[in-house]
Amino acid sequence: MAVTLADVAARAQVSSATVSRVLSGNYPVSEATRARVLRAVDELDYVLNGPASALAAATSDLVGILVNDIADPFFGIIASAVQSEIGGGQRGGSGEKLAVVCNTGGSPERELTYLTLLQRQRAAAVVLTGGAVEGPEHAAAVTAKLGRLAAAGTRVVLCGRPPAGEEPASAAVTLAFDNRGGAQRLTEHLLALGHRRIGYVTGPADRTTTRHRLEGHRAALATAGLLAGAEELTVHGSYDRASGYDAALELLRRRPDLTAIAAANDTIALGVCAALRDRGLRIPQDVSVAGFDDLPFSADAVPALTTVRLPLQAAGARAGRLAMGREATPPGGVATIRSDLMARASTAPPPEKA
Amino acid sequence: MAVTLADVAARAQVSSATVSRVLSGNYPVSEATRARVLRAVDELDYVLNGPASALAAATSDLVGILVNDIADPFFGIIASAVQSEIGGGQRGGSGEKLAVVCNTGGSPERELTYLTLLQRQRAAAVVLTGGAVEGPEHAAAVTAKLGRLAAAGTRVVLCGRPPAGEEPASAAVTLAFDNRGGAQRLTEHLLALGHRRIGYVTGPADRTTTRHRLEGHRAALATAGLLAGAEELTVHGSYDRASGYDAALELLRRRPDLTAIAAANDTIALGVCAALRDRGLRIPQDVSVAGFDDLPFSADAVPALTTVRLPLQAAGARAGRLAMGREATPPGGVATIRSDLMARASTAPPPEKA
DNA sequence: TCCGTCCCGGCAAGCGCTTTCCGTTGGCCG
DNA sequence: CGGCCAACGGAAAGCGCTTGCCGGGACGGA
Repeated sequence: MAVTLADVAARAQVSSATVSRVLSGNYPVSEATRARVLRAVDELDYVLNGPASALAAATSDLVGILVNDIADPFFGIIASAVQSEIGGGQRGGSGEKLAVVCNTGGSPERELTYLTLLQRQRAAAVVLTGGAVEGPEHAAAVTAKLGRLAAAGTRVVLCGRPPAGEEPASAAVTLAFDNRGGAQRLTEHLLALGHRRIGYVTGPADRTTTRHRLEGHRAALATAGLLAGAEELTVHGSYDRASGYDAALELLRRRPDLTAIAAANDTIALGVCAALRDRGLRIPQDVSVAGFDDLPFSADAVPALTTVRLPLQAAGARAGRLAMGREATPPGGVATIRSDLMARASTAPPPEKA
Repeated sequence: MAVTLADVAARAQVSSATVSRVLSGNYPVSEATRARVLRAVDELDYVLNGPASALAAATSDLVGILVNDIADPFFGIIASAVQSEIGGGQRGGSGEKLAVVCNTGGSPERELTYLTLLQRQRAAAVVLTGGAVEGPEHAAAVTAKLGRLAAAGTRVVLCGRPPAGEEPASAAVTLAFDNRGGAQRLTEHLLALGHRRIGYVTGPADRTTTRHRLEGHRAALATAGLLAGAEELTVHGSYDRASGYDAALELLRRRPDLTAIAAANDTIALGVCAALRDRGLRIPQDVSVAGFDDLPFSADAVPALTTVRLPLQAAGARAGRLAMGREATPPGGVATIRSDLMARASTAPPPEKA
């Protein structure tokens, strides 16, 4: 059917072994032969048969990236960075890896299914992003699966996700985001401005990311002696704008006297802003709002959103390099990616007591 | 190394052929045998070797999706819809396809490279999204490549992208977005409100999408006898917010008396809004703003953005079904996806003449 | 001049699966 | 009760590539 290695070999007057070696480049071939082979490849418009190659070599040039939601820029930025690092269609030559972006929708089942699918493809590496769903059964299943992948030679990188099962990094390399610290600094910033009644809008309670950010927030409150009542001021939803909108209204109902709302991510924060506006409240004059992640739109929202910057692009690129085995594993298998408070216009001192 | 079909066969006391048939499901196998095989699969924790399978079957279960920018929700929504349609990690059984999302960054070279990579993987289908870069050499190269893919049995679907080379659909199925009509209706809407000096901010001039939307816009202007001066009121940039911001400032410099700005997409429109605000102009009292695409954030921007809705989710799902061969090819190989004007708060009659 | 080395390239054995081609068996009809 | 058909399962031939092993030639040192 299609052109095969043998066809190229015949045309270039060499054996198929030589053609293979020219293409893979990991064996000395004289310049003359190489040129002849490459010309034949060109003339015949030959394209390597990936599956055959993967079968023989026992590894494919696929790299899987698991994300909770492709349509969310948070993951899009990471995925994009990983992709351009692992090849990105630059050369098309060998060594070029193909990114398989898998949309788990945050479901542990789909996550497992995709991991199996990637295992089936003999993926060269797998990058897991986003917080994991907590719960012993899931954690154990995922850890086991990752262990099997690693055993089969697949590199495993966790990007912005705690080590599976919270135990020492197992076979995976982990780039941990400093969610706890970032959230704590954010809340400290609000406290420093003088806020005392701070609402907190976050995502599903069973996500590690959710928990870590909440812990940071609570830690800051605890230090300020404001832990009492924190429960009432916390609303769980999902990590999207609509959820933020609803949660803000709910908070306003529970505590009409709050002066600030911190959101567990920027997208939620935008929903919160919309809700406040619809209630006729000004930001930040009446209520301060803060987000998390520092997605591109946050800087030029109106007002510019105070948030915590996570260097997603850099983290993704590093994850990509780790996946390619081009960067050394950090000591202990875990590197922490620091987060930075970005104080902007959406936070200000609370209004004077009426 | 890993568990193979033969191992499973041995354990289940059948031949490897039978195991293969049970797993692929396209051959009658008695219930008893099937159960025995499945148990063995389970006990041995067997995972099919994808490459080997693809080699023998001459097709893989990979589906490529080419997008200009993963981090852009426009593409994220389409990609996500395609993915959930082609498998989405639901069952993990057979028939489950894996989506390979490729980020071309709008570069024709990378597009070609990715197509080659997908061809190498013997992808079952390829979905190209977004506007194509115009220019004879690119168009020809892409058309040729798509032809070769189709010849090799890969299904090709163009989603929101004109048929390659603008000629009859070749081997590809096309879901064409009604960019021209949508843009025309949008501008008509502005004209109907009374606007006469309408700025237009768009993307790279060499993209089909850009051209089609611009043509629709111009058609409306022509009908109103306002074509003169349209050139001066048009600014090309890229499809992002920053570009929209700059372009709006540029427009304001050229024609401080304009009363409306139409953008070629919502993201640009947001940048335009930011620029207008920074210039102290109110939307829509001083200047009306309109976008295109109706991305999720547009409905609850402040003010809610008037735009043209493109049913991206539905289009992506349909593209996914076409890629799976689960939906019949539309007559002529081309189906047009209609667009709808969403008149919202960001457009209003122009201010009274001072 | 002869031999040891080093390069380079060929041979051929798989990699693990799919699928064609048959053989076997049991059920059913005549 | 015999023969035929349908349904099922096995044997084996590849799919196209990689790579270990080996051989031949060129070159340099002795």
